[in-house]
Amino acid sequence: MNIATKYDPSEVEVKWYDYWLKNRFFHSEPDEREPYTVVIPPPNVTGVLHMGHMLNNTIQDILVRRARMNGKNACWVPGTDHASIATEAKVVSKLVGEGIKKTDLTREQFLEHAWEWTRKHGGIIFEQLQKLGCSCDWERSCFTMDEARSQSVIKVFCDLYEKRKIYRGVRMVNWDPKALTALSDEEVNYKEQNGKLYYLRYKVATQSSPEGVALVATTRPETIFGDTALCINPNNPKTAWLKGKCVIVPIINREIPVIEDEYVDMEFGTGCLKVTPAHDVNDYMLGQKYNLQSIDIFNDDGTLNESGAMYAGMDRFTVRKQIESDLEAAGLLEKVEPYTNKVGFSERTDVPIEPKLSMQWFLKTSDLAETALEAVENNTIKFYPDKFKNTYRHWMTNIKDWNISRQLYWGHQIPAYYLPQGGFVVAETKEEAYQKALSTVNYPLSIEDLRQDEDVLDTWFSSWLWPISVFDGINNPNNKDINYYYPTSDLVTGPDIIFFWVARMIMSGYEYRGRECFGNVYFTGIVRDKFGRKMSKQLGNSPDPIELINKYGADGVRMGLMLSAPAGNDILFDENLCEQGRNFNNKIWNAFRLVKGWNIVGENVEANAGANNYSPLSSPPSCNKIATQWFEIILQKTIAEIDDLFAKYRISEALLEIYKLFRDEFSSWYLEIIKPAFGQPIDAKTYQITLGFFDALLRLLHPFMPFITEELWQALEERKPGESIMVSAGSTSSPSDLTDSLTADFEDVKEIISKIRTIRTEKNIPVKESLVLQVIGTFNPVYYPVLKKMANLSTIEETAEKATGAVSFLVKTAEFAIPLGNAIDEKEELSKLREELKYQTGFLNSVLGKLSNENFVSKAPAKVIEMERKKQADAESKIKTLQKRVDELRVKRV
RNA sequence: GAACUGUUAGCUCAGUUGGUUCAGAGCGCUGCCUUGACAGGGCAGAGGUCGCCGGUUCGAACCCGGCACAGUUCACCA
Repeated sequence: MNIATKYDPSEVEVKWYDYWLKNRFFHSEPDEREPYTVVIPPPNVTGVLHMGHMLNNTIQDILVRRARMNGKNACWVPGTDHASIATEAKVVSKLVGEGIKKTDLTREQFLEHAWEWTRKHGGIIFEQLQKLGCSCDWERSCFTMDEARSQSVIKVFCDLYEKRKIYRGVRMVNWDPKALTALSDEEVNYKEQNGKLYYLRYKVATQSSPEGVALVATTRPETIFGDTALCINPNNPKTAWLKGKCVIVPIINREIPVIEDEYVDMEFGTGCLKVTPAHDVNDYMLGQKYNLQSIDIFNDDGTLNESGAMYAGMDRFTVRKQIESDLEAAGLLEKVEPYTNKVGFSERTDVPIEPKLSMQWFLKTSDLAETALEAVENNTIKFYPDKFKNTYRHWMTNIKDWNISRQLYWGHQIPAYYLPQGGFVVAETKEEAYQKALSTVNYPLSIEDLRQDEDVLDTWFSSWLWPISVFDGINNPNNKDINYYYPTSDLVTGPDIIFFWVARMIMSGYEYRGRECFGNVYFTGIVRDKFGRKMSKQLGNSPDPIELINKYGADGVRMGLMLSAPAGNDILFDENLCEQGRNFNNKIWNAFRLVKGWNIVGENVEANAGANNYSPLSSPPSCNKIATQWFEIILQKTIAEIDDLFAKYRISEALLEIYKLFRDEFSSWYLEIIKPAFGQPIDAKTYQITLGFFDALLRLLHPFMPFITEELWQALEERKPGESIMVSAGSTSSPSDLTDSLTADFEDVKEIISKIRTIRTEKNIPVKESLVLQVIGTFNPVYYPVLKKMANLSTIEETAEKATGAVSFLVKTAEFAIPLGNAIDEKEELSKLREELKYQTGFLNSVLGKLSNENFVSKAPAKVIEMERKKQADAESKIKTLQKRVDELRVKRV
């Protein structure tokens, strides 16, 4: 047999992915089996794969493939998200590059560009996911702005409006002056900024006060044009003199009243707060309370408007600098201190947000949140790891209404239609809106008179319907798919979108299906570099996933990611892990080469397969019998463990278990034991059993490493066309009738072999030189052939007295010795023995200490005491043996 | 500022109901190994006062309290 010594994934991966597609193994249709449903967290339609996607989708694929092999009807729905702000920003900057301004275009023209952009860049990410091996049902691909999904969004908007859960109103919102849109609270990130605190002089308006200057501390001197009051705490003696007075706003010399409210912190700054109701949330609150005028001083793009007097048209930050020197010059600036505070930044455009009063659409969330919180609290929806329940609870109990309108073009346009003489109607289509309008107005109206709201909906207002809308369950709530696939099984996503997405899906799930949208949520960590830094373009520490796949193979990269991905912990990605993954692939590859390279005793394998005997022609038959029995047990045990780990979503641990099973138990022990001498054949029975083990191991590995496992599984035996490991039955554990004593004994066997190897290393004895092993005491002779083969022993003697000059060791309470003539260093041996003796004596003393403690004996459970007694007996026996050897050596030395 | 989570080997992490000498795994590290699957490998080995202080208990990595440090989320006073 001629197989390369190194596994080359490149051709293999393409070949099998095509094969899977051709056979439509990824496609799912409702049937009588139990469904297993996953909806992909839709990546941005024009995005490219990054390491976060790699991790997230690898986990999903592992879960989906495993469920499929376990007999479930697995359906993984892929799709993309229109990502309104991000995509619109990309299109805008692309147009800028072509010398086109967004404002020069009509809505329709802009959307044409956006669609063109989407068609050009969309779908790249799907190809990348395919390279990774993802077994998505591509025939079900969705896009949040395709027809069915758009219709769902509009329908839901209208429905919630009818239910009075959506309302329109003027509120203080987070305004993004770059994207020119309002944002929800969740889209604002607060960052610490090194700024300045300016102390401004507000002169008191009455002439009677000679030293009448109120000092006001502010971080935003440019907002003074919007000041409509000065606020003091009524209980503050330091500012009491200002009560009932008016002060003059610097530069524009407008007179504003001094008001009193306990909201003002007496300790902070000067105790005087300038109130700018149009540009600060708290000031807005004061403005409402005291009926203050609200002066908006900004244009939408963050420049000052005509209220800003001579600063009109200048950017807010330029004004801040300018006004500082102007105030200084006018003698109105008392001092400037360095100051750190937190400023809100737009998540998308990373510019400081501007609190701004504007007319927006909101979704009332309180009712929705209540049900959604309950579902997680009572574990109808389980979070892995469950620490995220706390985060979720906190948000859900403090939830505010959701601003769902965005002043953008790219997205679902709000289906509200304004009437010429005021008022509006909400309806799914313009035609419907017209009909509704006709019944409410008492003036002549044509359909052209209706003007649709210019705003679009927040992207998350479409994503929150995802688990329902991908099965068209909004438009067609009783269809076969939604009834079968909903609720979905597992959601795999990052904790960063727990509020944006997860929480809101849960809300919509209850609102529109009356039950949970998924059973389990697996939160992945953030992928960081090996130093713990976030991956970013600036740092250049974000590897290109496709390059990684080309270098290590998809299986290798998948394994590399999974080896370091405990649920919920950030993963520190290190390319070395992919190398480890690739190396493991190679290990499997070579194990396969070994097994398939053997010749089988007898010409016809099939005929021999049924034979119940391990052929004496192969190396010691009893070796093979023990090895196969032992490995069968180990395999079953590991399968059960892996089942358990998967049930707890401890996927990386499950992979590590399989890794160790294959590398240590199967390759290093099992295959080494049954391996025939060079050029010798293997008996048919052992061979068949080994192929069975290999098959089981491949099936266990398949969800993690789909490509190499398919390649080898296909080559393991003759397969029919259309067969595939991915639709074969998963390895299940079945109780073994063999007792556990075999595995326990086998661990002793390993230890004996290992100790003999250590002796070889220490005494510099070549592996090829065979040794004699003496057994003092009892050890089951059944295992002798294994010992002989693995430790290269010529003979094993059972003896009462070991040879002089033998190196001996203990395993459990049995003693073993390797006679080495005079090669042993008695002094060294003696010191080793004494060390061991000291340790055992110390141990015995601690045990005896416990046993002589009356409290322990009277209070500890009988089982524990019994165990201590056994420890005592074992230790005493060991000490006796050790003492004997020490004595022997001492006699000899004298 | 608040809440939550964490602190175990050089690194990343397991450690279930407190009970076997329970202190583990992977990686990394050290030494040895060139002809029969694999150097992308094998064999063997070294490495830890379980963050600190107290308490409960016959017994604590594990339970309780305090402290220190780190991370996450939320809030935010100009």
